[in-house]
Amino acid sequence: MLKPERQAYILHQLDLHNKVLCSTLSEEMSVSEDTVRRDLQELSEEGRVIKVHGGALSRSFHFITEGGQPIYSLPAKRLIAKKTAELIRNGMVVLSTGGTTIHELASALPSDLQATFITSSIPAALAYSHHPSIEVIQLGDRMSKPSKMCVGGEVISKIRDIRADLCILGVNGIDAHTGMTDSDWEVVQVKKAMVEAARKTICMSIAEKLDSRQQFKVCGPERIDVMITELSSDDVRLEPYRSKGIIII
Amino acid sequence: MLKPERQAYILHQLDLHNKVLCSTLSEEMSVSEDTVRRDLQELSEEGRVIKVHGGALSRSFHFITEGGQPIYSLPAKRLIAKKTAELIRNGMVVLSTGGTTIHELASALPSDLQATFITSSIPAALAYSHHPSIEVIQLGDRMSKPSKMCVGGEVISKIRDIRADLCILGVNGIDAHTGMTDSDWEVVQVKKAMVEAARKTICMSIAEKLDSRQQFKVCGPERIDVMITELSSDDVRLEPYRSKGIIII
DNA sequence: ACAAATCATGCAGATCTCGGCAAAAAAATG
DNA sequence: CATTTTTTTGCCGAGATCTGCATGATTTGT
Repeated sequence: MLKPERQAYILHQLDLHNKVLCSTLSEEMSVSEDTVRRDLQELSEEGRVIKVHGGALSRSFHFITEGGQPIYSLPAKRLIAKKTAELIRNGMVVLSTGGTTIHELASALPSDLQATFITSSIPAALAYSHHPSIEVIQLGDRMSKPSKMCVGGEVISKIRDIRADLCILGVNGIDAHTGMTDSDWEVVQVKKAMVEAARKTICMSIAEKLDSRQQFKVCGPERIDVMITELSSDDVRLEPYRSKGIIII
Repeated sequence: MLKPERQAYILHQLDLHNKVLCSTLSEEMSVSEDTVRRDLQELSEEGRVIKVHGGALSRSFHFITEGGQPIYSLPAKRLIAKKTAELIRNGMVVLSTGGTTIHELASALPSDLQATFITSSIPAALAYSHHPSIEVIQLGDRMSKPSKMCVGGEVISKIRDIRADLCILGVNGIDAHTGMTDSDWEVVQVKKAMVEAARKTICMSIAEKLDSRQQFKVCGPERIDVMITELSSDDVRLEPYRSKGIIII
């Protein structure tokens, strides 16, 4: 295998899976790991991949987080994503919003999952698109710059035409009394429509955001079916939510 | 074996396998490797193959063409983007596809530009969204994984409802006889609709892609109004296009 | 804090490239 | 037809590149 061939292969794999390991690449291309590492090094110098210990990451994956700060509570979000991924079964239709947690969810999905993900968030669609087998549907409309998602009547009327199995929301604010809240009015409209259109609503929240409230209400606690945090499910901080009938995972 | 014979054989092999090695070619044609190398050298100078250490790769194997000389092609794309940006005026409605050149275009837009960009490509939407004042409209539908853009009837019917001022296309293949071509059928459908929906069609192409052809036709040369490359507008390679009535910038 | 995995580095052997050179072949010329 | 000129081809050697291995250093997970 020629060098540029190998590098093309690496980039291709990266497009598909968002990450590659030196060890698997070495095996797949039957060259030594040193060679793989040198290829990765080169690609990294050209700025085409992000090299990390053990392999490399896709640049487009990180590009999305570039706008904001690096994800700091990453381990927490990884854990949340892992728990959430286990709830998704083959054949499901899932509505999803954006957010960094959703990002982790996208990479935590088992690679043989066959499901349909519908989202109005551009980064979320990109994240899901790296998965080999799930189908991604982007809801299009005018794009809201700060949230990088499509908002407006078009999106909402499209959502109303959908009967989804799950609605997975990253939360902005949540408390046991008011329920889920957000700071952008237009985003809230979309989230509300999503909750209405799904049989079950799952909200993912890092502990930090518990018991905080924003200006606009998405839905009350009675509409939330499952809540997923990085905490152990019997953590005392989750008690108020459990008592409202929300399943805590 | 005569020289033109050998070169034809090389190109044929390249069509079949996407790669050739000096060593095997030398054996197959029973000439010295030096001769093969010289043939490859010549073909490479004509731009018909991509020469690499140990052999050559097909030009349609375009993973390489992008990464082969990132230092070279990036400035080229920057230049193209700059030229293109100058054509966009305040108030315009612009249809655009995706591609790395589009990416550069997004950052080359003057920051006080007020215009509407409509696209079905997810990365393009994301790129445009960094601009402070332009409005971005995402066309949503099922997402095509390899091209990272939305394709399908929904997108196409939405495009048909639009009367845009410009349609800016990144090029996959273009030649003066057939016009613009692409390798993905569904992407072609979207591009075709975009060309139909816009008053003027602009295509951006790096010189490397000139005179190459893919499987599916987007539009003939008569539908292309403006072509933008990194070459000087009087470059001889552009003559065939100019003679078809395309404005070269 | 420890063991395992991964990394950077230098080195050696193999392979590839490039330029020059000369023989052979082909083409042009008288 | 003979001779010159040009092109093509093969070969050689210096230098460059590529790859795998060995060696410590570094990082990671438990």
